[in-house]
Amino acid sequence: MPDRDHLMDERYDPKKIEPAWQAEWDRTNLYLTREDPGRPKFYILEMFPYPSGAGLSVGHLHNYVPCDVVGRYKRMAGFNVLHPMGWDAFGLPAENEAVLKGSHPTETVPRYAANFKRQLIISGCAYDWSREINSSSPEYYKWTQWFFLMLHKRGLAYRATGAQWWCDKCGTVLANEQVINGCCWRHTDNPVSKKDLEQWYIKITDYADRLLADLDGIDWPEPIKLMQRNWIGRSEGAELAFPVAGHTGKAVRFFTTRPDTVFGVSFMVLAPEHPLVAEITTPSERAKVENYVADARRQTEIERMSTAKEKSGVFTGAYAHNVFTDKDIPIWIADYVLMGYGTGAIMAAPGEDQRDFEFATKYGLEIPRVTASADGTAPPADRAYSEPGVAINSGFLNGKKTSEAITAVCQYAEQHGIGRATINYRMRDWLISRQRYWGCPIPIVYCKTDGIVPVPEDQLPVMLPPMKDYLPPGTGRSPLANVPDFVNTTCPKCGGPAERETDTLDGFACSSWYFLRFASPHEDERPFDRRSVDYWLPVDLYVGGAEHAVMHLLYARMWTKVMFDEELIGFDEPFPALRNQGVVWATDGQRMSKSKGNVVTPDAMIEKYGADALRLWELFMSPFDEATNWNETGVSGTLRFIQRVWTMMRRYAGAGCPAGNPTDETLKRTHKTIQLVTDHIERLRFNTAIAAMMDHLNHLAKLKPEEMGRFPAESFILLLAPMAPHVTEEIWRALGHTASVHLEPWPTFDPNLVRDEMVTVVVQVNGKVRDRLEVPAGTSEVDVRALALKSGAVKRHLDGKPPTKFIFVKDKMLSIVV
RNA sequence: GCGAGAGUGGCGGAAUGGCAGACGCGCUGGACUUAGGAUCCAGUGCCGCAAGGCGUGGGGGUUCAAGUCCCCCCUCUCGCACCA
Repeated sequence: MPDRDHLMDERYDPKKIEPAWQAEWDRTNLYLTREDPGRPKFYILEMFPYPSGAGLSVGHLHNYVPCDVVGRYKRMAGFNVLHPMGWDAFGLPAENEAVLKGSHPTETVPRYAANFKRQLIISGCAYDWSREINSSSPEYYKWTQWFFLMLHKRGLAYRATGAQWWCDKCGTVLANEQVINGCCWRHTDNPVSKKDLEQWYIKITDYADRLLADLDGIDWPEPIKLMQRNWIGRSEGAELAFPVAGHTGKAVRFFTTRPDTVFGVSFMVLAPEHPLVAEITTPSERAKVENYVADARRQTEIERMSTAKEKSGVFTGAYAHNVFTDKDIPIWIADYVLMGYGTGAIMAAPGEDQRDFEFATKYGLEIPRVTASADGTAPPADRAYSEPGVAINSGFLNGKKTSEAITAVCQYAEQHGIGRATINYRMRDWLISRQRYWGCPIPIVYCKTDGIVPVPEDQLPVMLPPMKDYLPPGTGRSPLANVPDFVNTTCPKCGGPAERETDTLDGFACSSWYFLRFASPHEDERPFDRRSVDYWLPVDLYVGGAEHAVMHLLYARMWTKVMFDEELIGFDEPFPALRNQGVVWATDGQRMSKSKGNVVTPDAMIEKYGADALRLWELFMSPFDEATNWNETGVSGTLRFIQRVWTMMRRYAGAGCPAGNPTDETLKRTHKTIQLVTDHIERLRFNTAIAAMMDHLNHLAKLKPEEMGRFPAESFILLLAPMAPHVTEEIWRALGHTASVHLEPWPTFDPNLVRDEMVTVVVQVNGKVRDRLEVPAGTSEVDVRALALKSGAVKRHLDGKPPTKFIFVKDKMLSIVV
C-alpha cells in the first residue's frame, strides 16, 4: 500500500493519485511477465515505434491505450500476458539531426526513447519494462547481423548491380516498395531518381508464392491482405522468346498472360533500358533511339508513370521472327514497357491489348484480330478486344476457347523450345543496403583473394565505430567509408588484408524479427531462447497503422518463413491476428506534426484532465479502427464520468461498503453490463464498452449505497479497471481491498439474469409503428395479436379493414398488413 | 483509370433486415449557490397546437419491414497506378 494517511479525498484529484499508483505498481513489479505454464498465454504487441525527438502525441496513444486495455483485460481474464515495448532505434532522423546539429545518435536516441517511456508510463500503460529492447544496441544488432548471415548462407542475400532508386534527401538507395508515387516513403515530396550501384538484396521473391498463399489463413483486415496480394502481383502466363532476325543466337524473351494471342503479334516493344537495345539498333535508327533512351532517363518517375500521357516510342530498325506466324515483326522501344516488370520486353498483340492498340494506331502498325467473342458478336473496331473469347486467324489454335488456346500454346512452346508456362510476380527483391551511418553494419568483408566473405559468427557483432562527423563522403558510400579503422580489416578466411562492407542494413531488417526477441530479451548466446519462443509466439494480437501494410509486414513475414525453414521456430506466420488502429488527425484535419504546430501531447492532456480521463476519451471518441479528428472538448465528458464514479463510490465506501439489497433491476443491469463490456472489449469496441458503463452509471448513481450493494459496486470498478487503471485502483483499495484491482479476476455474468422478463413488442400496421406493448418475454403470437387488435392506435389505423397477413417476431414485433 | 473503405442531428458517434439517433459533447430551461467553466433535474432530428407527417449523400428496386440487401449516380478518404 502506498504511504498515504487516507484514500479517496473528497475531490477527485488525478495529479495526486496517478503518480502515486504508478510508483506503487513499479515498486511491486505489478507488470512483470510471469511465465506460468498453468495459464494460457496471450502475446499482444504494438508495432515497433521509432522514438522521435517530438515525443508521443495523443494520436499515438490511440494505439497504445487500446492495447493496454486488452492486455490488462486478458490478464484479469486469466491469461498470462506478454505486453512488451522497445525501440526501433536505427534510422535516418537521428542521423540527419546529428549532421545538422552535431548531436550524437548514441546520445539522442536513448534520450528520446526515455521520453517515450516516460510518456507511456504517465499514460498508465502497463508494459513489462524489464523486457525493453533497443535495436541500435550491440546486444540486439549482433543478432540482426546473425540473421543476415543466415539469409546469406541460405542463398537469400546477394549482391547485384543495376539501376537503384535513390533519394537524395536520404542520401541512400530505396527498395521498390519504399518508393511511393515516384517519391521517397519518408520524403513524400521528394522525387526519387535512378543510380547504377552494386547493392545487397534479399531474395523475397523466392517466398512470393508462400507470402501470397498464407494470407488466406491469417486473420488480418481484408484491405491489408488485398494490398499485399496486389503488391505480390502474381500472374499466370508464359515466358516465350522470338529470335532477333539477323542476330544469330539473340532472342527477345518476354512474358505474356495471353499466349493465345501469339498469332496476332505484329510487333514487339522493349523497355528503353533493355540491354538488347544497344545491340540490335541499326545504324540508321541509332540517333533517334539514343535520343529516346536519354529522354526516358531524364524524365522523372512521376512523368514516366503517368498513365494519362500519350504513348510514345521509336523503331529500332531490327526485326524479330514471330515463330507462330513465320513473319518478321518490327522491334520498337517505348517507355510504357517497364524494365522492372517481367523481362522488360513485350509481344504486342494490338487486337487484344488496349495499350498495344493505341501504340499501333499511333504509329500505323498492323492490327490483326485473333480473338472473337464467344457469343459471335463482332469485336469493336475502335479498340482492342481484351476479354476472353475464341481464337480466330490463329493457325492450330482456331476455334479454341481462350483458356484452351493458352494451354495449347504453352504445350507447343515447350515442345519446340520456344518457352513455357510460367508465373510472374510484380514484387521485386528487397534492396536492403543503405549508405548510412546510423544502421546495423552488414557483416561482410571483401578480400582480394577470397571475394565476398561473411564475418564468422564468433566475431559478431561488427560494431558501429564511434564517429564525430556523419557527413556522407559524397561518393555514394556510407560515412563509415571515412573510418579507416573500421574499413581496414583482415580476411576471416586467408588472414590477408581486406575491407569491410561500409553499407548498413535497411531499418526494416531490425523490425523483421524484434517480436521474437521479446520472448527472451536478455539471451546472449542466441537471438532468442527456443523454449521461450515456443511458449510465447506467435503474437496473438498485433496492432499498428495501415501504413505498414506492405513494407514491414511483408519483410517480417518473409523472415519468419526463413526461420521456419531453418527450423529455428515452429511457426511460419508471425502475426496470425492483426488490427489497424484509426488515424487521429489534428483538429484541423491534417497530420499532427511539429512543423505544423498542431501536435497535442499526452503530457498537456494529463496535466489538464488526468491520464484516466485522457485514456477514456481516447477509447470513447471513435471506434478503435476508424480515423477521426482530435477534439479536446470530449475529454471533459470522460472526466465528468470519472468524477461521478468517484462521488458514488466515495459515498458507498463512506457508508461502510454495505453488502446491501440490490433490486432485481440493479442486478440485471449489472449482469448485462458485464456481458456487454466483456463482449465489446473482446471485439475491440471500446467506445461502446464505455457507453455501456456510462449507461450503467446513470442507473447506479441514483441509488443509495445499500440499494446498490457490493456486487454491483465492485463489478463496476473491475470492469472499468483496464480502461481507467489509476482511479479504479484508488477506489478498490478504499473499498477495503489490500491487493491490486489489476490482479483481480474479471467479473462473470449469470446468463439467466441477463434475460428480460418483460419486453416491448412493437406493433406495425402496413410497416409503420403504431403502438408498443409491454408483455412478458415469450408471449405467444396469438396473445400478442389479441392485445394488438385491442389497441386504440392500431384500431384507428386498421380503419375497419380486415388484416390480410401477420408477421410475428417473438419478443420484438408484430406486423399487421391490411 | 483500377481497387478498397466511408457518407446518419450543431459535433463525436449508436443500431444480428425488425422502435433510427444509444452513449457523450454542445446547446436551452430550471434547482442549488456569494459565485459557477462545480453539481443536480428536465429538454434537445425537422415540420406541426395536436393527431400526425417527414427524415440515415441523391435516384430507383427487393421486402410486411431497408441506415443495413440489390442496381445506377454524387462526394470524400486510402491504396495501386501503362504489371504485358
